[in-house]
Amino acid sequence: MKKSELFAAHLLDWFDINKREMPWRETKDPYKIWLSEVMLQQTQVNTVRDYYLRFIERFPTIESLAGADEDDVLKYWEGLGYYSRVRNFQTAVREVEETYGSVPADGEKFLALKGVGPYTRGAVMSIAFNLPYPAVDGNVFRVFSRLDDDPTDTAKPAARKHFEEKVMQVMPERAGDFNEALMELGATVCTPRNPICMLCPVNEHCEAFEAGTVLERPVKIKKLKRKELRYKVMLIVNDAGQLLITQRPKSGLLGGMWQFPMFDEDMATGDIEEILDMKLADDKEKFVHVTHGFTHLDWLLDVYIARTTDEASGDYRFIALEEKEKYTFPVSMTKIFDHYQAGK
DNA sequence: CAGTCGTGGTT
DNA sequence: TAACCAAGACT
Repeated sequence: MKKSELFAAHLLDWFDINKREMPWRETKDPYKIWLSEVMLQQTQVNTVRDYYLRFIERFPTIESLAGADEDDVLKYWEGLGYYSRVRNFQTAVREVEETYGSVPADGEKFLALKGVGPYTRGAVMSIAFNLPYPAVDGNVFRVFSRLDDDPTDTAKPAARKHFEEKVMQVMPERAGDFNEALMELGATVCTPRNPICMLCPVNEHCEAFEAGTVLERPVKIKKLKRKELRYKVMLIVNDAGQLLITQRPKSGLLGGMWQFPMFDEDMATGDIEEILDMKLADDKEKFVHVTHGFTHLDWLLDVYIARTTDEASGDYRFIALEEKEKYTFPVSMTKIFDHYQAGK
């Protein structure tokens, strides 16, 4: 027996014994299976159960749903969320009734229907007709990224195709049961936070289990919203025409680089004078607004020009424009230099 | 490709 | 507790 066959056999043996009771598993009616798969999109089994039973009692057949009033149908979806699902489903069911008469046992035709994507095609085609299509959902991402200790970023759309190919490499004769078994394993054993590896029927096939990287899989790089941070930047000029700068802390963002004094956008001039230990004039004049984006945040800098006759003290020092090459400045400060020199 | 679409449960 | 996640698809 090949390795891939052994994996599928172990998983199916486990599924035959441990699969949970679900109303839609009591039928092979393609319409009912289809409905359950649409309801299960981004929605947990326990939430779906009651909705499924109510819906299927009210609209038990393709004909009954196709002929139903849209608002009446929507009422049976109320509270489930993602309401375009049910509108698309009824649209698709009507097309099935008119065009095919019944759910087509054809992956391409089925995929073309409204609201049917790669997952729903795979699930319905394999469960209702035992056609060998992959049904890759969040569970399957997780299970296979662990099985192969695969670092693929599952947040990217391209990852789906990658894992569909992996599924097809081990797809056995019982396509529908296999797809369900993968999802069932992911939902009950190979869970995100607290996987029960010791009870996993395929842990002997799992590279992440062997490597101890189970909790590091799947890799999902979060698209973090860039936060906006607003600062008041003081461009302080002394009698010699020099500019006041200071050095950032050695660690952290732009560690050790030099910059013009930066303060919270709300800080009063009096407080700034106290921190710098110098008297400022002309500080009301806003010089320029500069923005600079980092990977994870955006700086919004309001630059003010001020003059002083005092000496620099503490961590601050005055430098002439010609001296700026001796210091390292981040691009945001270079932008300010450029504005200053252009305005002179 | 990145945003958007709902709601409920978990850590 | 503020993310994170859940049997995704559409624009």
